[in-house]
Amino acid sequence: MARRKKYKFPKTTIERLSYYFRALEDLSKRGIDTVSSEALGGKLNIKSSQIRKDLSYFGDFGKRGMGYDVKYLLKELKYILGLDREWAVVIVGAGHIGAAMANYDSFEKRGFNIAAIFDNDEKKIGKEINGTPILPYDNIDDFVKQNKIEMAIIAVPAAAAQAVADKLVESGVTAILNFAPVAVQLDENVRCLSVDLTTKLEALAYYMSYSQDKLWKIYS
Amino acid sequence: MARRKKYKFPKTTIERLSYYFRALEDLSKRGIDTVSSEALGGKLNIKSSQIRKDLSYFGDFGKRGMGYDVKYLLKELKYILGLDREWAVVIVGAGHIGAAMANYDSFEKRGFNIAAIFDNDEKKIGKEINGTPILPYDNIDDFVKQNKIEMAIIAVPAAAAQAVADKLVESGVTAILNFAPVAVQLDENVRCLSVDLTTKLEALAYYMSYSQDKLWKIYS
DNA sequence: TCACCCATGTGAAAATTTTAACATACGCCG
DNA sequence: CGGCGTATGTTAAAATTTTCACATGGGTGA
Repeated sequence: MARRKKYKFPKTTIERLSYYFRALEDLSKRGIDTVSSEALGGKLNIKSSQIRKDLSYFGDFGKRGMGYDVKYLLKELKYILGLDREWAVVIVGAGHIGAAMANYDSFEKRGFNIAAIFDNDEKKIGKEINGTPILPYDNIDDFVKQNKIEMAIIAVPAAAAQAVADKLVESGVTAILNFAPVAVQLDENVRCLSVDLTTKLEALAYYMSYSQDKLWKIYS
Repeated sequence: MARRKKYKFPKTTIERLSYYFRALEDLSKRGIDTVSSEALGGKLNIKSSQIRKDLSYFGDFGKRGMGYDVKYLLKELKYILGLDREWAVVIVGAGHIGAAMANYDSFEKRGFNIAAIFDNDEKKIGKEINGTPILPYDNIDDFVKQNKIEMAIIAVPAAAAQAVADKLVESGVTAILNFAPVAVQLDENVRCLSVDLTTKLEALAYYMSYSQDKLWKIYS
């Protein structure tokens, strides 16, 4: 088990660590060696004390008076986030969202290898998206087992999502990123996160309707 | 200003209202007239007391001993979320994510009308995606002004996102949904939410690496 | 070597959010 | 028409998360 000082910390810390990671990558790319929590926070609209506390849950990564060594912190965050290894992923659904995910090259860069895309549309099967083959949905069980796939991205219509999720879990998948706009019910040892695209627009619509409410936690 | 009982409530309430809205739509479609907070919570993995509290910030929508009238609550939520009107939206970037957004029919259903897609790739300009024209990026300023566009979806590479956001805001856009993996700096009266696709996979990777940590707030 | 500057790491306080518990009100049924 | 079962709306407590404030320790330069 990786480095960890405390056994309890906010759920939101993990999400922020991802943001720190990306901001640090950017700094590194620009040849910046050292950064203070103040400077990093300015870049991300996050308070410096928040950053220091988040990092403090996992270790002492900074040098007092100096700040954080960008490359070193990147290495540590990579380790903490589980990005120091490769993850085998499948996409279910070769529609527009599935295709967009297959074309999203940042995934590969982070160690998420899209092994295959599954669909049951005869016209799509046999083709490729961004070099990844589209295979028949009926073969998904064997494929997941044989290739020891751990993660799946669900990009099918809402009505099909639960059945797809069940099948994936039965085959051995233990983490799911769900784009279908529906609440999937799963065993609690399966990790599932949803990305809901309309929800975000709805939140914007709300905040525009009530202009006195300030938008929060933007990180963006 | 729409109905509101209290002037302060959790930021997360708005997001949950969207989930309630969608679950209620599903119930309505299936001919169910009435639902209790307990039943709705079971569908969404949210505690019934949370639902009652969320709704209580905005009004008294239920009947004691009976639960909530599905159609009535839908109508109220629609109003609260600002979905009782049409929103004019543009997409910037006709890449895979932009295209997926343009093809995402749920947007139209919710009143988000995609008026145009902007790109500066000559090969794409003049074409259509799902009936929406792709226009030259250079025309975006005039278009936004003439069509009174209020919302924009940014689906361009990270390096271009800030400049695009600035231009949009200058033209009059006041709400942005940002898919570029970068923190955009904006005036505080502009609403901006980000959807970060790698962040979600990274969170999954983290939770798979530390199997003792349960995943939270799934709603899915 | 020592004094000074600076930014971290942290403990405690403040703020926010969730959960529990229950009094209240509605409708049904006898 | 009155009692009973039920599920709301709300108040208070618990839990969580953020922010503040500052003691601590590393580096630098005289």
